[in-house]
Amino acid sequence: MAHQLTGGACIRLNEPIGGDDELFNMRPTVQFLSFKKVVPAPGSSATVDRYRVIISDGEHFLQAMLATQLNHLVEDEKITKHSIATIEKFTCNLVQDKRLLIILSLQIVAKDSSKIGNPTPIQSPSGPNAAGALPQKTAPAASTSTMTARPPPAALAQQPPRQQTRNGRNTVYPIESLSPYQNHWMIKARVSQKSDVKTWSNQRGEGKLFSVTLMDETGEIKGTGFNNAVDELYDKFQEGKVYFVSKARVNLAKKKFSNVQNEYELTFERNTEVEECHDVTNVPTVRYNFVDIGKLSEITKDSVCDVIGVVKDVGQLGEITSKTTNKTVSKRDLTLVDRSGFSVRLTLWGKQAETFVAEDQPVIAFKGVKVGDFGGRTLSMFSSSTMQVNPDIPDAHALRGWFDAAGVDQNYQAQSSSGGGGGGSYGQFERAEILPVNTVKEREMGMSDKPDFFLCRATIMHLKTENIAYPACHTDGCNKKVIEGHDGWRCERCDRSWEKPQYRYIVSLAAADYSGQAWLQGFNDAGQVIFDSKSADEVVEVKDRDDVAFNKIVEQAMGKTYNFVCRAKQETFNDSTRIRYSIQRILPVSYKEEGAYLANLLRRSDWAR
DNA sequence: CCCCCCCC
Repeated sequence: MAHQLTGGACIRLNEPIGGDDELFNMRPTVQFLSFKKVVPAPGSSATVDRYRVIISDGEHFLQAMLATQLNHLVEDEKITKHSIATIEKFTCNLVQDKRLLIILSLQIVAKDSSKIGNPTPIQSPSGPNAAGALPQKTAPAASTSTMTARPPPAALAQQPPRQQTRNGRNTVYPIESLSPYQNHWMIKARVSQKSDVKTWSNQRGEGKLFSVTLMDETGEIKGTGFNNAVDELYDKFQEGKVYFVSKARVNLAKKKFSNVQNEYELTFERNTEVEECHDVTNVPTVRYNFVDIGKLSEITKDSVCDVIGVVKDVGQLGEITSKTTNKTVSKRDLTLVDRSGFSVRLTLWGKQAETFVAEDQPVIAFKGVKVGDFGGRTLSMFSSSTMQVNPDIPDAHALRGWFDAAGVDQNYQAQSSSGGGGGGSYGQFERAEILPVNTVKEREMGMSDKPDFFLCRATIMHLKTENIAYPACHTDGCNKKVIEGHDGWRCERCDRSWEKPQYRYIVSLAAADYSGQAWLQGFNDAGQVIFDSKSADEVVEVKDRDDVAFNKIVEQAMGKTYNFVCRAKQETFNDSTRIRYSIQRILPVSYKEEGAYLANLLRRSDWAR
């Protein structure tokens, strides 16, 4: 029944932010066309699900969000597809240049109905930029009001700015309300993180920069200063202190390069004002959303999370050379434990690695660390991650008490390698989760541009015997294939020839477990294990000389079960792309270690219940 | 205007 719906409601609701008060006073009756649950990204500061809905006025439809206090209406099926309701209160936010309607309260008119009319999408996109594209009568003065100092409706409805003043005039805006379409704002925020000054030099020029993460009750935002702004502001900003910040430019955040939870970011400019604020009420210190170390396996690789743990071990300072930039970087691995009975390796980089002082097993809270999946789960600091040693927070005190009383003598199940080369023959993969072969495939490991590592336990079902080895250079670590020529076997890389090649294994084997089978590629180390410590030279010699003896060697390799540490990576040759599983390590199953591992699992605190 | 976040 079309007359139940408020005609033209969607067009009006889609008007630019800053529209007249009349707009916010309207109580349109609309029909819900769909509901979609939006689950917060792992590591995001959001912790509750939200519902994205599509509403219709019978002529047009429009996307909106339900405020979380209305979630129960969907979950209890008080509103369903085609329900009709009157929106009693709403607000809107700007998200990436788009306007997002948020329904704050509604009155259900009819729970069950059928679809009314044949609504179409609203045509012109309506960021404030697009205001001119809207019919004049629907957007009176809207484009100018967005440029005034007036807080946006979102801030009015959800976060009324406290009428705190500075110099008797400025209103404090919540970080949440900042957008590029607004000039005269001022935020009051704590610096939760300040970077070092970095310099760059590329085709476009060179310069220096620094960045901070600013935080208030409503959210966080990254701010960056270049060149002059470094001189002006770098020393002024102190980690942990609170500042009024205004007149910085607001840009769309390039999310790819930042893990700060905000669609926008700030650039500090010549006239940017920064003034320390000594009234720090209502400006939170670092907000943590800790994940148990034992739950890290549930967190997606490459996401960002907060972790608190006792530093059980501090690794040596090491150095790596980045494959992409060729630069050397210092690193140091810490082993963290918590009450979940698990441990995890966390890597510090650069200055943080160098200056880390190995105190007496402190509790450290980490914010915004990256989750990796090398041999299970690992953690790694970003430049924007922060750590607090022995923070004065309840979680830390509880951990300290537990660890000193009980945790210190406990065994931990590793989410990842310990970094310092662990004891058993499983080495650093000692306690990584053993994945069924099918799970490796189902998880599409190796499908991204970066390799994935996994551990599986499988039995050799088949071995390709045609090319079991290749003639290689003798030079230690060269391993390059050599070609027979007039002066012997020549290595292009080493620019020298050998009288005889040194054969190295390249084994292609099918390994199976209860779940399925996969073809794995192994190199010399794997071949030596599979062929009972025989060198490739020996086996090639037998193969050339005595078929029966060679078949016997192959026979004895079959049906044996190993733990395979594998690397999955997509490779393309001849226009076809497939995932290659290469064996990084092959380990005979140690029943003694397996027994100890299982006993340890049983001792885990959360299994004892 | 940076933008790398690394290695086994």
